[in-house]
Amino acid sequence: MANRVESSTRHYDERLQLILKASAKIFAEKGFHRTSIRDIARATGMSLAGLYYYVRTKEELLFLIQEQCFMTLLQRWEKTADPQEDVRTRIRRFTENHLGFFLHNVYEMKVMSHEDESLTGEFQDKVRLLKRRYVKILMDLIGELRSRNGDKGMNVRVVTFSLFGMMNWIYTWYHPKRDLALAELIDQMLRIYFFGILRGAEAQEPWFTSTTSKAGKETFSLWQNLP
Amino acid sequence: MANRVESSTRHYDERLQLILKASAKIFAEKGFHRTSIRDIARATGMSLAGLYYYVRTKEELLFLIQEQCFMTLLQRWEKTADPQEDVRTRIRRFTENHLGFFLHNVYEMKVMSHEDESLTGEFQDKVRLLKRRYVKILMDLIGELRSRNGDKGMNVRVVTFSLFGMMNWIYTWYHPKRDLALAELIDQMLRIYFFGILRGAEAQEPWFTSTTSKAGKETFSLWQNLP
Amino acid sequence: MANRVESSTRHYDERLQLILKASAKIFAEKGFHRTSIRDIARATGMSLAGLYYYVRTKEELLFLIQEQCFMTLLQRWEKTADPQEDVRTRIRRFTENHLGFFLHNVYEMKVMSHEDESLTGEFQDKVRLLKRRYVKILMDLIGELRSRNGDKGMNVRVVTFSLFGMMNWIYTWYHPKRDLALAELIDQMLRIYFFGILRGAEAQEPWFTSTTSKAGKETFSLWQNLP
Amino acid sequence: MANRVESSTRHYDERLQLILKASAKIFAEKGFHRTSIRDIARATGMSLAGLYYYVRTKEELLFLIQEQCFMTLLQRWEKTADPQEDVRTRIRRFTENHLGFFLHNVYEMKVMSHEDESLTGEFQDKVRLLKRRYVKILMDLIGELRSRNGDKGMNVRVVTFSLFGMMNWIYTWYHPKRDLALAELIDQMLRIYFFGILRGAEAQEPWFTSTTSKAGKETFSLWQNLP
DNA sequence: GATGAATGAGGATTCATTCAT
DNA sequence: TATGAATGAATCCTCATTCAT
Repeated sequence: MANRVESSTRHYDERLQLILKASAKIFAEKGFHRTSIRDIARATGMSLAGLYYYVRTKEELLFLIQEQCFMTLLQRWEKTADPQEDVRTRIRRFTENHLGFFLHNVYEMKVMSHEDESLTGEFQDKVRLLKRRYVKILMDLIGELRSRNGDKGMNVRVVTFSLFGMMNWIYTWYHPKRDLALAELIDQMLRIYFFGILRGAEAQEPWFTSTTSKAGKETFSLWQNLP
Repeated sequence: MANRVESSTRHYDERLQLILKASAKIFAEKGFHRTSIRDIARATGMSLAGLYYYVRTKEELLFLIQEQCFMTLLQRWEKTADPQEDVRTRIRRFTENHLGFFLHNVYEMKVMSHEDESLTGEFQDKVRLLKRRYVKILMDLIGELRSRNGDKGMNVRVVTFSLFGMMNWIYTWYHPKRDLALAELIDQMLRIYFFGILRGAEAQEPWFTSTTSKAGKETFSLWQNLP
Repeated sequence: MANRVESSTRHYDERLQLILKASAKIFAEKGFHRTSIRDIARATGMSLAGLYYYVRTKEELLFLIQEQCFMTLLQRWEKTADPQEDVRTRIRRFTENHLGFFLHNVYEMKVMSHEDESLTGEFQDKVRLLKRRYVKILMDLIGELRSRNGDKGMNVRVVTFSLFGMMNWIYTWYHPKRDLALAELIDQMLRIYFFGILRGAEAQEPWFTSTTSKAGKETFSLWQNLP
Repeated sequence: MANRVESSTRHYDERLQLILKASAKIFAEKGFHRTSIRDIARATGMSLAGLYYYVRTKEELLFLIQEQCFMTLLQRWEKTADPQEDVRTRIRRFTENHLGFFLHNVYEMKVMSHEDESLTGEFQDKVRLLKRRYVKILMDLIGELRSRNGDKGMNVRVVTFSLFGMMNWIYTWYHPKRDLALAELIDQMLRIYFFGILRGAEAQEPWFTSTTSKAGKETFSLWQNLP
């Protein structure tokens, strides 16, 4: 009996995950409002009405995608984060986490970056909460860095969102075949962010590059088997 | 007669500009696909059918907004750009141009950043061309900087789009009342971009700050009277 | 100009009245929930979308029908009512008004009697208000009659709604060809209501029958040209 | 074995009765067409598909309710009716039977009165037959009364359906807490029906009131344990 | 220049019902 | 007996667009 319920639930969950994956892809390609439930039905091979067994509205589809992404990002971060480490290293870890996830889940990246305002009501509220939690992590790191440096000249919000901007904009221009591989992309972005374009190229501090090649690569590979 | 036609044309143009302004606002607030022509009619005080005297389709509305923005950005750039100046200064000028325009035309900024993919067919082609021209300006500047520095370590596309990312992401988080004023915002962003967050605070090179207060402020004010 | 607006408005109003008439008929025949907007479109010869130029929702259609009926009933009553008259005569007038309207507008009668609970929200509230006003008229007459008779034995609500029940139930059984004509129907119903079935037949008081033949007939004919 | 089948059958019947009770309640509250099978599933705690073990279609649900009600009304009438009694007394008995059942089964009352036309095809035919049989009982009593009185002035259909109207309309206005108790309600309605509102209050004929308090109360209590 | 009236196409959602288990 | 999963058909409604005036 327990077995039956369990397998039944598993079937339900698996189907739902497939639907979410397919939806993310189409949302990414056509935009949330332009994709019709029919598009999703077609892509999943289900009937229109069949979808409604798994989801109450089209909006819920988007919600689930966004929620799941934020949850994953947050969980992975909590596993990765090591308070013992240097602030700079922790910022780098955060970046690796963020970009690692996104570049392994490009459709979701686009949906997260682009359909931020497509949710309404309670769905919106819930996602906003998660997002705020997530943003706060980086903002706190920045704050810590700033106070440690005794530097009052830089505005925390500007510094924080500049990094998010660099990262989240990627979906608009990045082509895997044309552009740098993930590890290098992260490396260069962080170089710019930490040292600027004028001096970034010279930056050869040991802590900076070594991370990427060791722990970093491990971190990335985590993403490969995500839902 | 000619007179009459002329004033008639002027009236036509003025009306169209008003329509575009109103449209940009609503597109920014609700997104292109979610705003109906009815919304625009309501906002402009015109009748539904009346709008179609000025514009053939809803898409044309978006097209005109984007085209006009790019044209303005390009024109202003051409007026501002001085090949005699240092590459770094020219990059700064470009940034000032871009952000100056956008922060004086917030709705358009959002529409440009967010509704990039909402056009189709010929409209899309035309805007893409303009966009490519515009992006190429910065990319060329970056290329020049890189070759001048003899620096082969940094990928031009990454460097270019990192700046665009920082700038174009602003529409997602910037609140005039809460955040830095325009001049400071530009200053800090460029500081990060040029020197990085680790050393940006120390950057006090004369060329860097003085620009903002002199030529910079003039440049910004240009935007104030834009369509 | 004024002319144009006026005739334009007239066109709109005429169309709307036609739509309401057609809707009432179909609502009466199939019930509100079973009739689709398509049915109404077909019946009016308009397109589906065309209907929405006149009405925002299917529910508004029902609302307008009910509102209009109550408004008419109330207005006619106010014109007819003469406070100088005997209470009994006024009750008779009320009955004539009610049945006269309904038997000249059978579809509306059914819709009023049967789709009373099909409205929701504000529509419901508004109609309820009208209905309460309307019911109160009869209830007050009954109250007056009772106190004049010094009769405390009869419950006002029972007495009032017994008459409404008799009248509003007509839509379930009345067939013009098979049953009594309007004037006689009213006559017999009032006879039962006033004197009961045991003695109603004997009731030949002058005020009772004469009314019907004189003022009564005039009252009825009023309904013949209603919307 | 027989035992098992029997208990199985009993179980089946009990379940079905529960389903019908629940359905009647929801049909009464939301109307037949607005209630979905899902609503009924929810109310009964069964699964959607589970219901279909007991009933072939939603319409059958309504059919069974109406059929059962008419069957009960007819059976109870046959047990109650005493041809020896006065016609008037028999009419009173009929009324007591009708209202007694309805006021002890309010949801069914509403469904019977309101969803009369919601059935189609064979279901409709069957219920119509029962209904005709039922109506004929009262109509025959009225005919008998009329011929006994030598009264040709009153139309039998009008007289019959006036009583049904008074009774069946109750569901639209009756609130147990606000209005008269069952026995009094019946008493007053019959008073109106027999003697009219003008003289009904004076009617104190012994047969009239005494019935209610004796046999009447017994009759009512019969309904208390109905399905 | 401007608009009232109208429409075809398409969109999200609901629902009664089925069927393998 | 009972249910999880699925579906075809239908429903209300919106929208961009048109056209006679």
